[in-house]
Amino acid sequence: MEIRFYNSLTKQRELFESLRLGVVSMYSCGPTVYDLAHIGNFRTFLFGDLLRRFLELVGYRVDHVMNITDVGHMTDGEEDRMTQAASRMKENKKTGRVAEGAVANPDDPYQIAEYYTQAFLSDARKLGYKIAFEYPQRVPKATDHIDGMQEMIGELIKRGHAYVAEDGVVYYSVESFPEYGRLSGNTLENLQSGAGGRVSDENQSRKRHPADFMLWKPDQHHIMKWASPWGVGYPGWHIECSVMARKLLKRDVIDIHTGGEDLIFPHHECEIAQSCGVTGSRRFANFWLHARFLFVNGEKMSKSKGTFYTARDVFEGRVTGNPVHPAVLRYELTKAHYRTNLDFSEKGLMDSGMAVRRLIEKRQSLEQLTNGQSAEVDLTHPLLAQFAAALADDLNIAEALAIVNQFARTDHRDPHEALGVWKKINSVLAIAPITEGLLDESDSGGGQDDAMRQAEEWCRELDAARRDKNYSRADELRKLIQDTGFEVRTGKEGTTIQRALM
RNA sequence: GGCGUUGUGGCCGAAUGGCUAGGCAGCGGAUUGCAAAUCCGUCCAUGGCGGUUCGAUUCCGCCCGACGCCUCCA
Repeated sequence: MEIRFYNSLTKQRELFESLRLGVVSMYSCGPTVYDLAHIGNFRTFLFGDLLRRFLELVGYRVDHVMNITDVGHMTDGEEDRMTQAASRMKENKKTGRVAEGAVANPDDPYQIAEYYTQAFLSDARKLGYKIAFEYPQRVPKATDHIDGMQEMIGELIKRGHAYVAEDGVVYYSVESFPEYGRLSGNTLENLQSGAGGRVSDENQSRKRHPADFMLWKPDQHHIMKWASPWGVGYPGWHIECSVMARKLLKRDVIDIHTGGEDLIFPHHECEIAQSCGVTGSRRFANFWLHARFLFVNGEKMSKSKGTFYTARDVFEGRVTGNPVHPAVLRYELTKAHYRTNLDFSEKGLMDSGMAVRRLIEKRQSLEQLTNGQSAEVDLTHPLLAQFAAALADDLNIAEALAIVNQFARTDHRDPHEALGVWKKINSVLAIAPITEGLLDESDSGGGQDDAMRQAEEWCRELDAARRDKNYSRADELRKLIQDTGFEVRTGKEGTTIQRALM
């Protein structure tokens, strides 16, 4: 099968071929853990997940790594992000947003990082993000790789790509790397002219070139600091990815690197400079795939406008007024092509809810017809071939979903085969159920069994009331069941319920 | 200013040099005590102006609009 992806590095669709037969090495830029991840973050992460699942569908083994950035990097003129997180955490504990015992000492950045790491992993697992189930093996933390960073910085100095400035800061010399700017379409001249303003002149004058970026900063007062040949301090914010990608993927050149579009410059541009500088390879990643931003109601998410939603805001009903099943959010965040600005809205979420319900019920009806016995199918099956071909075209998810929808409304001559097809499709979409093969689905409804039993009881009462033509009682009971969070259906065999998805 | 993306029906969102996915919503009907779900049917589109062509939404040119990055940011 011919797979084509839009490669940010060459700015065109290219035929994808892995460097090694049957194996794809892939690195995704992961979350920073000084706050909860928001739905925009997850849009990007789930795009990476979709990409990985597609590659697995067509037969690759995907060696996937995603980092956790737990070093709180300095922002010019402001507090360190970990310091900011600490004061936020104290505030949240006061207001009860964060449970009292959750973080014993908010002034310990490692505790803050641990708290948000676990929060991230929990949300990510609910959303079926595969790599979150591979923590910690494939999900390294930056603070565990400080030694590796120092090694790489030392190597870069040795090779003439980095230098120690008079203030003791180690900078990467962009002029030493002719390819610098290729990914972002920048030239050193452009960068130079655009560099005025924000960055203090005093700082700039110590660099050889205004675009030179920091690799190590000696700073005794930083909240997180480590000893190094260049003094006690902390690493620059690009070096961790170069180091961890190489260490965990065990390759100088990897197949795919993913991230949000905003990371193209400077983050990924700098990663390329560092990695190629140290390995001498022409490329760091063969393919760079970037997801565009998620919008909310047509605009970039904004804290001041109250459109800054975390995943758990959605799950817990703070966005729509009702709890939303993770499968619905996953569908909503992955249903649009990754290189378009997906617009998140309540209506979109509702649409996704309907779509997900239909797909879940399709799965259930196939399970019933077959007693769960599915036939083995492979990509030669015409429907799967179409599905895979759609995704092979730069992850054309909309066309793939069109195919799935057609499938969902077909009556199948061979339900065993249909279930087999469905399982393959679901291995990519991960919707019905969302964590198939990853964890026990019943976990997601934890603690609600009593509510389920109660609702079932009401169903029998409702049936009795209908038999007696006591319709006011029947309507009352239906209302009651719905308010408990279930959808009510009246069929020939009596009343049945489904847990509401949103 | 530089680099890049994008403009399809009420909404989301594909595809294509001629026969124009899919979903949601709407409308009509079947079903129903009512409702939900389901099923059947149905309305609605290619930003503007030129050009190439027998024929363009698709190719070319210009114009208009939207968006991102260039600075911490998925």
